[in-house]
Amino acid sequence: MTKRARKKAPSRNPTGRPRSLDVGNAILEAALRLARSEGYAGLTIDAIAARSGVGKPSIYRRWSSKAEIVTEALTRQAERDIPVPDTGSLRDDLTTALLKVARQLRTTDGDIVRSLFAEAQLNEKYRPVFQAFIERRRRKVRALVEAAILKGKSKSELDLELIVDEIYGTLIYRTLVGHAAISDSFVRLHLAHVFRALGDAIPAMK
Amino acid sequence: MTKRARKKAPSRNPTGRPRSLDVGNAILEAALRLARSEGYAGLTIDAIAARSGVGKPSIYRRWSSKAEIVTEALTRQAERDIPVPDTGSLRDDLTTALLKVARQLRTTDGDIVRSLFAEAQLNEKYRPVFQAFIERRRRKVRALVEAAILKGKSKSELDLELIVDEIYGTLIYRTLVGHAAISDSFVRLHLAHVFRALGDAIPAMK
Amino acid sequence: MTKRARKKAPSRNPTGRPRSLDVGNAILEAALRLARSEGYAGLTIDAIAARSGVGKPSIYRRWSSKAEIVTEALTRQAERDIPVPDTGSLRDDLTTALLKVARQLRTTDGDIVRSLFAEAQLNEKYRPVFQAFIERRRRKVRALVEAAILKGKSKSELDLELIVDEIYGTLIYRTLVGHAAISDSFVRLHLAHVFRALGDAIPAMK
Amino acid sequence: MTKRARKKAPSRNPTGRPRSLDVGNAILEAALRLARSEGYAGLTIDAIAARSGVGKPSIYRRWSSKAEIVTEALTRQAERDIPVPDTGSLRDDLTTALLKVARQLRTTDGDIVRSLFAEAQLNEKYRPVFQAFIERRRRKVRALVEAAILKGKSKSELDLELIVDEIYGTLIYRTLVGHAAISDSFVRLHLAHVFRALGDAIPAMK
DNA sequence: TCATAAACGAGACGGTACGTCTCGTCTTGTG
DNA sequence: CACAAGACGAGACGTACCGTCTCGTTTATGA
Repeated sequence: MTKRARKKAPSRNPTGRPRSLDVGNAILEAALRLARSEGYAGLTIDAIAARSGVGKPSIYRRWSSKAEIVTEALTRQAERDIPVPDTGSLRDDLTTALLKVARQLRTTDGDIVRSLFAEAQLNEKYRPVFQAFIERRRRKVRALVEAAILKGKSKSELDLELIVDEIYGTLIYRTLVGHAAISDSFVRLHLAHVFRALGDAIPAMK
Repeated sequence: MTKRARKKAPSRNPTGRPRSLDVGNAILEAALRLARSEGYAGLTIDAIAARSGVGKPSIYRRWSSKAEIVTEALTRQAERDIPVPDTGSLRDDLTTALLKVARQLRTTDGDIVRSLFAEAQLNEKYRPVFQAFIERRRRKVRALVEAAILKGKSKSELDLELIVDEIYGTLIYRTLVGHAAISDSFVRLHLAHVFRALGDAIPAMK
Repeated sequence: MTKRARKKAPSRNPTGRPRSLDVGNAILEAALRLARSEGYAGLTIDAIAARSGVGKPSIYRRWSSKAEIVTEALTRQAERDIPVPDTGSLRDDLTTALLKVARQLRTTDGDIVRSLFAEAQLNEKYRPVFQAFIERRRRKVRALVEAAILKGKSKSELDLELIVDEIYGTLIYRTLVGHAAISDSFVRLHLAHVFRALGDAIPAMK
Repeated sequence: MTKRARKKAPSRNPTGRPRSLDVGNAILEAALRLARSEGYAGLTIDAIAARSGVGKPSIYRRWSSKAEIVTEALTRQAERDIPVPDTGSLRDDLTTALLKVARQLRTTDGDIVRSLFAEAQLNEKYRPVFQAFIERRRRKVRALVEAAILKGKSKSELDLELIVDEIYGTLIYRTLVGHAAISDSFVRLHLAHVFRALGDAIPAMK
């Protein structure tokens, strides 16, 4: 995700000893383990280095901050997850997907994601990495909505990005403010609103 | 907002020199000025002390963190703002209010608010202060929606908090991720979705 | 010796909390103890901080490098030494003084002094501090020689600095190169040469 | 910078690729050049490798530290110097030789020699290499003094090593402390003292 | 009225993490 | 199998802030 964070030249013809995959994996594993046990705020580069048995320069050779490390660790893990099945029903698929998101937000990893949102506000350099991380998740939802729209009629009236913002935004906002729980019923009710707002344009939603 | 951050006893019999109001004001002013010029992330307690000509203990006597200081500074400023007039039309009032929010989010103060969202994730102790800060803003929107619902019929069907989350969440989410601008048209389109979703329950919305 | 190493202003009217003498003493003591046990090369600022129970900034507030710390520690200790008695005989006094120097050079502290000579070559900033440290020792020998000369006749012919260089230089050179021991007989033989070279000018030498 | 001629025919000895002489020379040249331009303290093995176009392992295969590299570079250069002619007069020859030493100490190479004295104090492993480097220089002076003594009578009374220490020590000591310049007149005055001290034993000195 | 107790500006304090640097070794691919 | 390139583990460096603690001084009561 963030390879060669501080290389002077792109060097498409690399010479010298190549970076060890094991080192990178050890860093990612240690970072995620520590983030879960100590909390993201309590995570330090020094601790990652100590836990993974790696020198700090080997970490900084690959990533610029703990935020980037954790982001890549979460991304890799997400790749190993079983994807949400496509049943053809937007209503069902979207509900399944968003309930899964809500469930994750309630776990320790949810706290980590909250912290990544935080880092993205404080660390200008990290922002694009974070946006890529978020975009990866938006893509899935966007694809679902897009497929449903293609079956409908008045697609031109819909702002896909806005819809994705609405679907995700409500969950994330409540998570970040923390004034109420992200319960399954909350998710379902929210999706009911979304469906009602888009109902006219998307027949496959019934 | 957060007076007497670390007093052991309420001390109903205060002797000795009372706290100077000027000191508190000088701190708030310096903090806000610095947050705007250097960015919230670059703001430090040391800098606030130096800029305001105040000793650090005088700061910690009043607040626990820079987040709390900035929060109070923003709150005081918001109190000086002219409130949104209540025209009786939810559609108009809500649009006016949310456009104003969007406009603020686009300014430097919007960056500061983003940072406060960040702090609330990283600093457990600050969270309740932040929630009070947010609640203050939610209250206005909630009041508008509530008033409209009272004129309608099926109020029991509606989850007021969810609606407020939906209205605010979409804006905040897009602001925090930063993948697209918080334009006025974005706000209007979003509100159109909200109105459509609630249209049946709220007659005043037509 | 090297107070306020990195102050922005001299500030002859100091306000704020004054520096604790205990802290400085603890640093000096820990540094000297560690230099003796681990060797100067193995000495680190981190270790001094840990051993003395002091934060690193408190060290850097006072000194710029471990060389300066050790120099002051040695200087303070030298001040506690019983001075060489002035018997009036240059020959006796100088022999007593130089034998004492030789004896010190053979101890662990001699190794430390060697290392300070090293630092003075590598660290430009430390050089003046080191020169003051050396000057302090030269002063004693210079005073002895000067007193003897005053009793003699042709004082104008003598270069005092040269003589001190010759007296000290031979010992230090042999110490630094390490090709032979700094034995008492070596010192006496060397002084015999010095006396012979100066014999005509200094009658009190007999 | 790659001056590695491939003209060498592979030896019939099948024990792999022989070390290239050019590599060693390139290292020595780069080290000396860098030591002169950046100062010895600023010299690093990495920089030598980069400048000479050589891999670090190729450096460590030949030398153990930058001190050893620089020592060999200076030694090789000294071999190319024209030797001091032997006129038969100790006084003249010694003066010529020592003035030459003083002159070198005043140059950039003098700074490097100072740094080698430093390394010898800090790096135990380097010490014998340094002593050999110094012995090489002492040998010349010792030979001069020894030859003069052979012409005299009471040779048994003289400690040759002490005399060499005295001759060199005064210069080196003043160089290392840096409290005064190593001027020609300083050297001549110093030698005058040496000659006076030894005058009785060495007739050729008159 | 004046003693007193807290607040005040200044800045030192113990901590902690940072990101960089250099070391000497190890691991590639190339010739 | 020596070479150039450069990644590696290790660990010290000097800095930046943190939140607390002294200092000596100022100031508004309440005894």
